[in-house]
This record gives sequence, structure tokens and C-alpha cells, in this order.
Amino acid sequence: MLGKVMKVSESTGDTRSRIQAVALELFTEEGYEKTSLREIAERLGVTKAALYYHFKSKDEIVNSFVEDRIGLMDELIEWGEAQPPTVESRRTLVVRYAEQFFGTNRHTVMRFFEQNQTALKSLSAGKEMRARMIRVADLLARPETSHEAQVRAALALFAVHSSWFAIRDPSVTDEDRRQISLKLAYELLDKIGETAQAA
Amino acid sequence: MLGKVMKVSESTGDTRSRIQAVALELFTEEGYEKTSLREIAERLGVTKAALYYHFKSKDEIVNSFVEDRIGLMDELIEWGEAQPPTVESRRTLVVRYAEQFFGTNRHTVMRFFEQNQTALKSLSAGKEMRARMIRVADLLARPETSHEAQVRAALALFAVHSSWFAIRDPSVTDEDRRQISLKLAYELLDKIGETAQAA
DNA sequence: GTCTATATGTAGATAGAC
DNA sequence: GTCTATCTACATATAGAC
Repeated sequence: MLGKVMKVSESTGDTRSRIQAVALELFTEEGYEKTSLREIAERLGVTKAALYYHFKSKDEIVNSFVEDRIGLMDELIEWGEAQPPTVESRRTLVVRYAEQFFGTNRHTVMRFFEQNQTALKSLSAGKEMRARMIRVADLLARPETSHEAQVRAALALFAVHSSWFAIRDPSVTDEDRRQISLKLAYELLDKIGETAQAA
Repeated sequence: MLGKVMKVSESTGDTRSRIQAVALELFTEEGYEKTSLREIAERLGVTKAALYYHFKSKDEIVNSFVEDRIGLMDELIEWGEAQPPTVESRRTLVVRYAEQFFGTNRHTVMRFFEQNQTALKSLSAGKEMRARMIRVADLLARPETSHEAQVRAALALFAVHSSWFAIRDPSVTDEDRRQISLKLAYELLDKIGETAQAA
């Protein structure tokens, strides 16, 4: 999935993908700033120079695996904007968000974002993603503009994320985590727009 | 407050405190790893060597302002452990947590933790704080051991934190943020232990 | 208590051979 | 496509003068 968009003309998509995978893991586990290109190269059994053949800089590696996540978020936002601000569509929006989070190659990329919030402030990919998270939260809060609704929306999204680490038992399946997070997200979201609904 | 524990014999507590304040701000805004001692020194109008007179290393600066937060958390945990696992004591626990968060010199230290989770993994102060956060969450989940209760507890704590950044309007007062976060924390926590209560 | 000067390491990144 | 070798910059940290 990581090298999916790549043209076939670039023959050895293998090394490129392996760089992305290792970088994503290390960036998530020990942080973007602390992870050196030397470390990534060593883990792969190549030299730093090889990395620079595939990516022109360190933050380009980040961009490469963040790109398609941004694309998915854009689809989600576009869909959400076309929906009426009802309990139903709020629920569906968070369900779709959770699908992205738990789907495809697991939650690796989202965990990377979570763990590198600060470092990502100075990376373009980080700013792009940040803006989209805020947009999704705003869509969830609609039609309310109250501060409480804003926090409810943020908590609903965080429910999806936190089910990953707050449940420390590693034997719990992704599906179980997903269900718990959605139950709590519903609980939080369903109280949004009650005044508007009643009116 | 930052240099409170300091002995009076150390005459110029001023510079030491100013280093802590500037470091805390920069570590929070742009990240621990990315912030250099040169940057901190320049901002204060001194040289790096001066910093090393007051602190023997970079992570010692972190320890210095984290220490008393750890102490407060320990008091909180000790108090919590002595309470019965009821709706009432759960509420009071999160109220006290919020007091720590919003109290004293604002939420600066807690924001620093939030923004540097990954970097703090390799710092002793980080590991210490992390363990205490988990302990508080466990106390909130009692007497339940269900996964859902664990997520409820984590979300309740995050409600306190998120009220700081999820409400983007800067004119909202700390008191308003505190009230909103507690309302939502109650909502989440009050459903813990319902089976045990009923039994 | 703060300075100048410097030691020492490692980071990201490039040139050019193979 | 990957290598060796190297550049440049900046990091943390220390020694010793004032």
C-alpha cells in the first residue's frame, strides 16, 4: 500500500517501500527528530546515500507516506460537507473516520501523527494533516458552534485514537477496539445539536 | 513557583528560573529535540556556558520543572487510592486533576508533556510522568476492569487537556474551559461501575 | 555567575566511482 | 541503485579566564 501510487517504470520499488516502512516505524516509536537517517539506513543494511537516491530529504520520506492519508481525509471531508448536520450523519462520519484509522495497513500513519504532533508543526505534511483534523472536528460539531460541542467533537475523534493505547491488553482485537471507540463516540456526539433539533 | 524548592543559599535564583521558563516555553512550542541550548541562551541574552552553570545537562532542565508536577501527581494518587471506587470519588479525582492542570502557573507543564510524548520516552522524567498518568486512569476506571471503562477513564482525562486546544477561541477563560471539561468528564465517568453499583 | 574558546560528536546532505 | 568519501552545520558539553 505504501508504494501504491508509484509508477512501474521505477524498477526497484522494493527498497523505496522498505525505507518508508522502517522510517514510519522508527519515527513513530522514537520520534521524527530523534531518528537519524543513519539509523534507518543501518536497519535496512544500506548506506545513507542510498536513501538519498530514493528521497531528496528526510521530510520527503514523511510526505511520501502521508500523501495518501491526506487524500483519504479529503474524501471524507468532501463527503461530510455534503451531509446535513444530523445525529445520523455525525455517526456515519466518525464511523468512516474509524474505518480509515483501523483500515488498510492498520493505524500506523495515524499513530505517527499522534506521536509527532510537535515535530510536525514545522513540516508541511503536518500542517496539512492538522488542518484536516480540525475540519473534520468542525463537521462533527455542526450545527452547533458552542464550545462544548467543539470539545465533544474532539473527544469523539480521540476516542478512536485512544482505544489503541488506553486498552493496554495487547490481546484485544482491532475490531473490539473499534466497537468500544464508536460506542463512546456516539455517546458524545449524540448530544450535539439537541437544541437545534428541538427547534 | 518554578524555583520554589530552591535553597536560599543559591543567590541568583533569577537566572535559573528564567532558564526554566524559557526552556519550558520553547520545548512546548517547537519540541524538546528541536530546541537547542543555543536558542534558549540567545533568548535570555546569555551564553550556553551560563546554562551549564545552572543545569548539568539539557534533560536536567526538564527534570527541574517536572519534579514538582510529579509530586502533585503522587499526592493525587495517594488520595485516590484511599477512596472507595464510587461515582462521587471518581468525580472528585478528576476535579482535583483539573485543578492541577488549570492551577498554579497554568497548564504549561502539562502541555509540555502532551506535546513531547515521544521525546519523553527516553527521558526519565517522561517515564515517571507516564506511569502516573496510567495510575490515575486506572483509579478512575475502578472497580471495573472492562476495556470500555479504561477508555472512559482516558477520555475523561483527555477532556481536561483537550478543552485547552479544542476550543480555539482564545477569549474563552480557563474557568469556562474547566467547567466544560468537567461536565464531559462526569458524563463519561458516571457510567463506570454501574453493574458493580447495582449488585 | 558569566564569559571566550574549544573539544567532540553526529546530523543532513552531496559528489562521483562502480 | 548502491557505494565510499566528504562537506557543512550545529548539537551537547567542558576548561579555564575574569
